[in-house]
Amino acid sequence: MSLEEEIAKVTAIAHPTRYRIIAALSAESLHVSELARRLGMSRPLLYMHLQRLEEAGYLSGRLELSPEGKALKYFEVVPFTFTIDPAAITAAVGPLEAPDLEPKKESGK
Amino acid sequence: MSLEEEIAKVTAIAHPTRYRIIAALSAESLHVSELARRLGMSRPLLYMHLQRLEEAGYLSGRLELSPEGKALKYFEVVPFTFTIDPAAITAAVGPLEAPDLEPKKESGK
DNA sequence: TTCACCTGTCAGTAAATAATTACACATGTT
DNA sequence: AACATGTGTAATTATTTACTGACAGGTGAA
Repeated sequence: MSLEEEIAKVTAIAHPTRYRIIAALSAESLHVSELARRLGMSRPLLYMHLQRLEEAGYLSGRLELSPEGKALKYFEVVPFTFTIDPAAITAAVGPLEAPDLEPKKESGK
Repeated sequence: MSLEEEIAKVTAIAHPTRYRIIAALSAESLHVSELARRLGMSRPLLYMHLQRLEEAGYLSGRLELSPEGKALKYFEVVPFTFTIDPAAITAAVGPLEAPDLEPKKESGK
């Protein structure tokens, strides 16, 4: 996994609202209007966060018809787990390019 | 650990530059000017990132005198590790406040 | 038809973050 | 003294991210 992907993955989850979304959907799958109600936030805003989470692969959304024929968009958590520590970060960053260490005179180092 | 703290911890690390900083300092402790040179960035900017990382507890900085009497600020990585998964997130979020689910008429649900 | 639900998007604003530039000041060397 | 190297911060701008409000539909029931 590239550094960019790794960062995208971490930044996608690093937000209080998105933490609450994951927590709520971990307990039960819900459709967006219901979820918006429970979290006390506007749908457009929820959408933004849901999209961010879905793009990052944390959530999966599907449109399904209720018995009454109404379309409801349900989201559910896609199981995931990852660990962050110096080793994982070093691996994600990869070998840092050699920085041409020319002696540039004889610096005070 | 509270939700706010948890988020602060994750957001503090979720940045490409900060990933590179952690990776570089994992290999060896360096002072900020040297680190700025290696990462190819300005010192003020590096400072900002270093402060963010230090506040979050990922780094530890100490001012030490070089043999020539110059003050050098060295930073080193403070070992850490944490896992992110639905369970950890649910735990961080804590019990979501009950949302007063009154029947509000007899909705189409 | 009107009401109460729902999905989905767009335009615009507000706020948080990142990044740059320019300083002040200290030490050792030439 | 002038120069190279270092720490540290303040002020400003740029960029990204989060958020709000207003739409345009669609379905079923009163």
